[in-house]
Amino acid sequence: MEPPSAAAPACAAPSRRVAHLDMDAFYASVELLRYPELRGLPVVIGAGTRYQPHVNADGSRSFHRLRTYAGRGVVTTSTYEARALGVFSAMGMMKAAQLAPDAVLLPVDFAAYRDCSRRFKQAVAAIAPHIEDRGIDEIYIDLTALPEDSLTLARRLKEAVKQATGLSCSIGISPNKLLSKLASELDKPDGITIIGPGDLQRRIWPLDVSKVNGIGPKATERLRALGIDTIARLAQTPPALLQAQFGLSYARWLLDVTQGVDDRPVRTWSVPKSISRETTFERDLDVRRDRAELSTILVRLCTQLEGDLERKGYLGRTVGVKLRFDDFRTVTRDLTLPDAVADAAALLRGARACLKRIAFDHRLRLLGVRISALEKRNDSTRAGTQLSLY
DNA sequence: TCTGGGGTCCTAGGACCC
DNA sequence: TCTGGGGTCCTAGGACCC
Repeated sequence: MEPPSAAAPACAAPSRRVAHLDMDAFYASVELLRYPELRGLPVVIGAGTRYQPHVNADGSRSFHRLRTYAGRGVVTTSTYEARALGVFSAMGMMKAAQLAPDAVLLPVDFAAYRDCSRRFKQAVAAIAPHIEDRGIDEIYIDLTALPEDSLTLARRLKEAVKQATGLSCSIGISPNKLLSKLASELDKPDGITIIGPGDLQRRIWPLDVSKVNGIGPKATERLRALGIDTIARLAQTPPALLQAQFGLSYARWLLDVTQGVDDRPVRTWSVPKSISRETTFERDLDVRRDRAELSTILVRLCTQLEGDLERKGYLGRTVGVKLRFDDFRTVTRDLTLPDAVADAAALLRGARACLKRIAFDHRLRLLGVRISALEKRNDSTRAGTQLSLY
């Protein structure tokens, strides 16, 4: 096997212009629109509805403090003031409560965020319709076909988003998704960063490898162990070493990253591959002692999944379960059926058959049910699933 | 008191068929 | 009887992302 060679100069690939638009501290910003009195305070979002603010007799509001939280949740978002105290997304709420006990605690309100998400995407689509949805708070936009220069477009897009939602966003523009995603982070919040052909070494190479979309905690740790911390260091690493450590295809991709090469198109549509429901219990459950409770939970998950399939207009042939033991070990089992199903009873039968193949040697903290190998329902009375954009 | 929920993609091995 | 490839499907786990 040949070691990968440093990325060859693009062979006359047509030049593109791609934007990455990222809403600033999205959930937190939506909440601050609702509760302007919280502006400037550390606010943490990520609890259940029982932490709803209380409206006093005089119309003022009382908020829960992070120190009063009890449970197994994680931080969904925090304001920049809370981040300054060390509280970031995905941190356990109990740990966050130790770092910032006086921070304001708010429950997650996905309906509100989805509504705001729809509005900002619509506003962008009115200017630049070639959009790839990357979740509730970010999108890629292919600007190649538009006549205006990048800075003008970025300003128009930010203004449109502001008009539609009252919120700010950050935009990165470059020839591809890889660089634009990195660029949108460079001047956050409320920034515009345009990366041109000469900017790679100056703007991108100094960044930590962990900033790259696709280099997660594991790869970052392995790179760091090799003394590779920045993208510049990665660029200086012999390709043969990367291949020996990470395999040919990942090594090739890492080299492309260092050269700012990324040919992935901006995809305006996608078909779902799987739909799932899972839940982490408030306390760890024992398969024998808590059998009734586990059964109730399994039935509920299957019923929810049936509803999801119904709403989205799909059936699926492969039913799977996922569970997590108290030591955080995760196990999955799959079962492919002869025919696609969508009803809770069939999901439940499949899930139970999967569960029979698992050795339960620990208590459980999570149970999930998943359906994949999806097929569109052909019954035409169902509204088809549209892009989540609209 | 560590560590949510909903996804995608990749790898790798075994079964099975030609 | 032994020895092959190639291709597809299924399953399990893991990394990663928002």
